[in-house]
Amino acid sequence: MNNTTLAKELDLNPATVLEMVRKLAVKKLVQILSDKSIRLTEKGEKKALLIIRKHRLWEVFLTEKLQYNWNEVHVLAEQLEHIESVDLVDRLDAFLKFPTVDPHGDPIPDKNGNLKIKTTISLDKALIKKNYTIVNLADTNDIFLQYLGELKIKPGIKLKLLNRNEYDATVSVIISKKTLQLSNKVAKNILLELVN
Amino acid sequence: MNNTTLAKELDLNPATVLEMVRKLAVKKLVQILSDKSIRLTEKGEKKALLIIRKHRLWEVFLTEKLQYNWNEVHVLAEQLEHIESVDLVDRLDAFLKFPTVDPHGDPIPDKNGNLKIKTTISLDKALIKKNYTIVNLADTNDIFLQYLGELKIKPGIKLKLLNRNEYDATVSVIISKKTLQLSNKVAKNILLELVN
DNA sequence: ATTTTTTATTTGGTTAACCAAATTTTTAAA
DNA sequence: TTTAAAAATTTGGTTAACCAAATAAAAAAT
Ligand SMILES: [Mn+2]
Ligand SMILES: [Mn+2]
Ligand SMILES: [Mn+2]
Ligand SMILES: [Mn+2]
Repeated sequence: MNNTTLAKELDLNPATVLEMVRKLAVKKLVQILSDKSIRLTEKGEKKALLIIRKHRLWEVFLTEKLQYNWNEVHVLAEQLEHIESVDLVDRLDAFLKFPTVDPHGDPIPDKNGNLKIKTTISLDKALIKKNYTIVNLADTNDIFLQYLGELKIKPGIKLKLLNRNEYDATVSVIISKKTLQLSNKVAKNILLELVN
Repeated sequence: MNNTTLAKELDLNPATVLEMVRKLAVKKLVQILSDKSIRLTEKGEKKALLIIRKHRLWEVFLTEKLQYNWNEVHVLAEQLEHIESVDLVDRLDAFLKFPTVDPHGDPIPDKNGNLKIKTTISLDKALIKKNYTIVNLADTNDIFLQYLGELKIKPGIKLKLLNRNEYDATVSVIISKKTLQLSNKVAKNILLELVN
């Protein structure tokens, strides 16, 4: 990761990012390599994973317990992830019965920061006539998620890929007996796992 | 409320407090009266009550759902109360089945900021031989709460006042068949309601 | 009515997180 | 290799929240 991209991603001035990165380097959370690219240190990674853990557990809480739609939880979790207390997140984890993935199918790091990433294929590259389980969604965009929500597409749902249009790569899939068409853009963001 | 007391309470420099109060006045959240004392405006009160509502609901959540001891929840709630979202707190409220008091017996303002305050007597002023229900605790001090926790004293519990020592105002009470002695300092912080 | 004490306010600073506009360095093209 | 483009860095500022010390005003005591 380099400075400018980071700055763009964070929507901050590169000068600001540089300043912050240097502070993080002093705290040994990031390392500035000889080619000026930025890496998380072990310590930084631990801290980042804890935040991801909190974020995703809160997302589970919000959907499962407070009945939020999965497309609404991200923004709220962005606030909740900054609540300081390791104990709290562990208790939340227990309360939620130790979920392994968040509502979008993203894996939840455990207490020690271990996270098991499944290898997936995106729907736009899946094989015709095969059965898949949706495991994850690659975009957090609210409109995208709402659209999928309306079609009842979410992690855990099974689907069969019927065919892929040669002209625009639109895919036809069967989901719970119904056939539907999905654009290439959508297909790219639906990540699948082959059914045994 | 005057400036210096506020500053002491917040553990801030009076200059800082003055500056902040003026900013709040611009936002019409407080009013600086002619005698320089500070008042919340209607608007400010609303905002404050919402924060109290959030604080107390999170306290309930932490004790009821995450099994926290009631003496541990205050600090955590102090963070959680700043999560921005009216909707979230209303859902939390529903999830918790609309509790009317927090774990310390403090009333929880409803959606519209209404809160019903019970009139109570503190144990140090209660009448001998009468039966009371504990409704509230007047101190948030962790050691105090932990001490009461060990004695199984908490809101909802019934007690009978046996007598009050004339010399040091220590009280003897019966709580679930057992007699115990409580110092005047403790008694002052236990708020009661007469049983019918 | 003075004097003393307390409280409020002003003034001059600091630090953290930002930014815009140079300037320098690096990388990619020609 | 030069030159052009992109990325990194420096420099000089801003704003929000703070504080300490000085001064002014108000309240309390004498
Ligand atoms: Mn998210
Ligand atoms: Mn997610
Ligand atoms: Mn509290
Ligand atoms: Mn409380």
